[in-house]
Amino acid sequence: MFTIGQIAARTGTKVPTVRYYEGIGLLPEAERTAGGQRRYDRAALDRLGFIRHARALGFGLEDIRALLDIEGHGDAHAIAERQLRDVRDRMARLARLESELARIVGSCAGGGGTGPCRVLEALGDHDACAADH
Amino acid sequence: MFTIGQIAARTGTKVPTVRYYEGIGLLPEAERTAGGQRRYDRAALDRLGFIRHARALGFGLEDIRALLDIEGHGDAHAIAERQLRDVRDRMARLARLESELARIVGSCAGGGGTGPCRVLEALGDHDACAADH
DNA sequence: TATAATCCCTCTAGTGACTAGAGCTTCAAG
DNA sequence: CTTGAAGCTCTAGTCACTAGAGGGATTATA
Ligand SMILES: [Zn+2]
Ligand SMILES: [Zn+2]
Ligand SMILES: [Zn+2]
Ligand SMILES: [Zn+2]
Repeated sequence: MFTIGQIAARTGTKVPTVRYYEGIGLLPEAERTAGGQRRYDRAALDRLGFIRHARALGFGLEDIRALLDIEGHGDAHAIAERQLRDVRDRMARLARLESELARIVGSCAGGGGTGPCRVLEALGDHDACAADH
Repeated sequence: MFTIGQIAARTGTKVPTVRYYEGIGLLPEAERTAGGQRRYDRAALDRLGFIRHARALGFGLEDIRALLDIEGHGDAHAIAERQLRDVRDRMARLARLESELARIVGSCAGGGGTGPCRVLEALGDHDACAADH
């Protein structure tokens, strides 16, 4: 049996987060000692590990709930594919952002340059942007 | 003079968002009609336009507040450079995520394949991941 | 057995950047 | 003058936690 601090440490979670997961029903209610403290078995540890790994891969808690609820096959593949599409969308949007920002920052030479800073001006001027955002 | 609906429409903002910006002090308090409705001049419209453009470029509201407060030069360049670094960091993290997700989704043939779905299993197995996350 | 250090408990509230809704008032056009 | 659109304030909800207050439990050592 593990204390909440132990499963938190083993999965790289903060203690209040573990309680939060229990509160929203992602983790089952833990057993308690006579004094009211939570104690966990290996199954709970593994479940928390799964949750944290899926979080690290960018899944939202509702997706994770769905993944954990799956008995047979069915939805897991679709959820993962959707997540992959989401990540790729975000990458594309970030790439457009990055190119505008790089242009804006590059529009003046920086603190030590000769002229005044053009950054503020460039930030206000969407007409100079190439992509939509 | 513009109504709140007009400056919202012109800047691609929702009306409650404009009121929210006023509430947190990003927009100055608008003039009011005798009946208490907000009226805006061109300066307010431009300021809102700047805010929305900076938001679209990923700046947080506190950064935007700092940008708007700048009288002379100084900080604008540094804020923009930091934002650019942030965006590049996020791109790198997303790229690592994408490669893990692509591997996981690719680990089974999909709904129509022959074997059972490996996605759920792969999601739980961080040891198979190449990058840290 | 006493005490101290470390952990754990519940509960509330705050984060960022809005968004939704209830219930009401004002404005502008016809 | 009536009507309908748009405006008003206020509260609460979103997501995934995180911080803090004020207390209780457990464990190791003396
Ligand atoms: Zn500059
Ligand atoms: Zn732009
Ligand atoms: Zn599959
Ligand atoms: Zn992993």
